[in-house]
Amino acid sequence: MTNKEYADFLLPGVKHTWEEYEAMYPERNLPEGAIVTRYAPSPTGFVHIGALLVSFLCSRFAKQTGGINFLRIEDTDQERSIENGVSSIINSLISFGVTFDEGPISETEEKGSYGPYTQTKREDIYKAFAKKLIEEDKAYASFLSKEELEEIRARQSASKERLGIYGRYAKDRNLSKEEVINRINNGESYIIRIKSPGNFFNKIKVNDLIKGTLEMPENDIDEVIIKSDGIPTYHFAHAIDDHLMRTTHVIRGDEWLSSLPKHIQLFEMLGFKPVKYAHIAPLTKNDNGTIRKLSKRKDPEASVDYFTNAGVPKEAIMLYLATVANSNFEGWLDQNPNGNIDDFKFEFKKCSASSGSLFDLPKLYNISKNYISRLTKDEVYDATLDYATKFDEELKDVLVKYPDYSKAIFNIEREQKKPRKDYEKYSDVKGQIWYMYDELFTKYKDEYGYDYQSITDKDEIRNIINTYIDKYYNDNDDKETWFSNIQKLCDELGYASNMKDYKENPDNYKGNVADVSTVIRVSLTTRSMTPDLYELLKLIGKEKIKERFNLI
RNA sequence: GGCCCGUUGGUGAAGUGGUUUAACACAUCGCCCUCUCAAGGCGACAUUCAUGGGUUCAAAUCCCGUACGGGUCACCA
Repeated sequence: MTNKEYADFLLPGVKHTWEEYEAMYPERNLPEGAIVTRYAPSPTGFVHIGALLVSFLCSRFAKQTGGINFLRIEDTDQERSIENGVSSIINSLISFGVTFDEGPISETEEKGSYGPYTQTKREDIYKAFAKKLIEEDKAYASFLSKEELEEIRARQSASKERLGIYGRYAKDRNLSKEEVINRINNGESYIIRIKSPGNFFNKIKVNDLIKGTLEMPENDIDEVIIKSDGIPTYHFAHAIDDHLMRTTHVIRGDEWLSSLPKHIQLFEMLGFKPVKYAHIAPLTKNDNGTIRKLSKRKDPEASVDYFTNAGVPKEAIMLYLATVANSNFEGWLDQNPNGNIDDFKFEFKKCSASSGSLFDLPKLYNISKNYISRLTKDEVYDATLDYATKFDEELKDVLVKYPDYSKAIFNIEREQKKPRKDYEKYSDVKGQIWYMYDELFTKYKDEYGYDYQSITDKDEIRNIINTYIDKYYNDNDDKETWFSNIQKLCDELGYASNMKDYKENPDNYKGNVADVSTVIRVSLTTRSMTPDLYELLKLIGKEKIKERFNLI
């Protein structure tokens, strides 16, 4: 029996040869320096914040160099797949501005000519290349059962040896063809492993675009390439797919760093041109003193949905991730406050080579606050409405009912050089402006209570607001007139109309202009801390101000 | 346990042998401004770069050891 026939026997029913597949996926015709990369998730439907970072970098690097970023679904482990997992990942990533030039575009369709982009649809391809290795005597059938494997592992750890199937533990390595054929004909199940040519005591130099040149031992483990169900392992699929899809750069999380020798060896055995690697450090958190990777299972904030549900703008999340990815991004944004994130040039060299960055929530909120402050009133209105539609019916109702009024509220101290910065997230909005809407004011005023500060005497309060509304307030006053009227009110009632006078002779006055303003402010809104009082009064208007004052 | 990577302030970090009395940003604290708040302005916050040695006229930067942290060792990805 020839090697070819033997390979056919081990992996029967393969439709094409590896040469045919090579011909089907020619080299890409792209400009010099173009990066072809990919994002390759399992279809779990879950988008981890770290995964968003990696996929974002993939799309940026491809776009920056005139290259290609494609999406590949790694569904070789059935247990990880969930229904509609693919479309939910795609939709989520796209909503964050990550773009794909090729790959699945829905549960069933895909675009691009290097597909299929879903690994379970590529079974024939993997087998064709596995057959190549078998023919060349670089791979073999292994019958090691789960029990045997466990036994080997137990023995190895007892004698403090390295774990794995290598050297003398690779006992099916030299089985004769006849014996293999016999055992298979007897119904024994088998898998395909490589015949690793490596020597653990040889060091190889591997290059990582972020971490630099690393020295690692050669792989000598007879890694599984085809599982008993005929589906390839990640390692094998990675080599085949990234070669055939003509990937130039693999950008992935650094948990893969230690399998690099394996991957490099696989490329060599297959005769593939090596790809370049960039391993991204994980986002971590401090969990009671231990620093660990953000975990999908333990940490709700590992999911990007956590932040969008909390009302953090997606754009702000991306700005934060960009500052984590390349720390010079922040300085660039400072120089180009209106710059688009897509105009920044990311560099591998600027990515952190450390073993992880602590996820910094206050920093995210700071970025988010600044981002929202730069938005126009219309943008804030739209975004808040969008948020409220999903999470706050009551807020949604008033926003929809009073669009122009709402925009006027959002416009207070906005759209100017140094805009007001009081929203960290859209979920903050309601807490800051509910009192501007009669519906919400009536509902919540008693719940929160009137927050009078230094002046709490009811008669005095009534005296101040009544005098004010009757004699000193006009909707049409400009801001200067408005304030000078407040000062006149102070003079009339015995309060200091400017703070300096008050500080010099506090005993000459009942209080000061700040106290008086606070009475007006609280009587109008119940709150002692609000945006500019002049703007609030003007928006609410004299008639309604009177109504509110009458409630006191 | 083996292998690999990493270690600059509360946080992210700049820094690749002399121009570093260690940039910038967040957080914190103080002062100023101010009708409240949010801001804004100014200032404080690492005499030192995990640690011990070495190389050098000179080290956060180069070399070696140690400690600590992280990752990884599946028919998971």
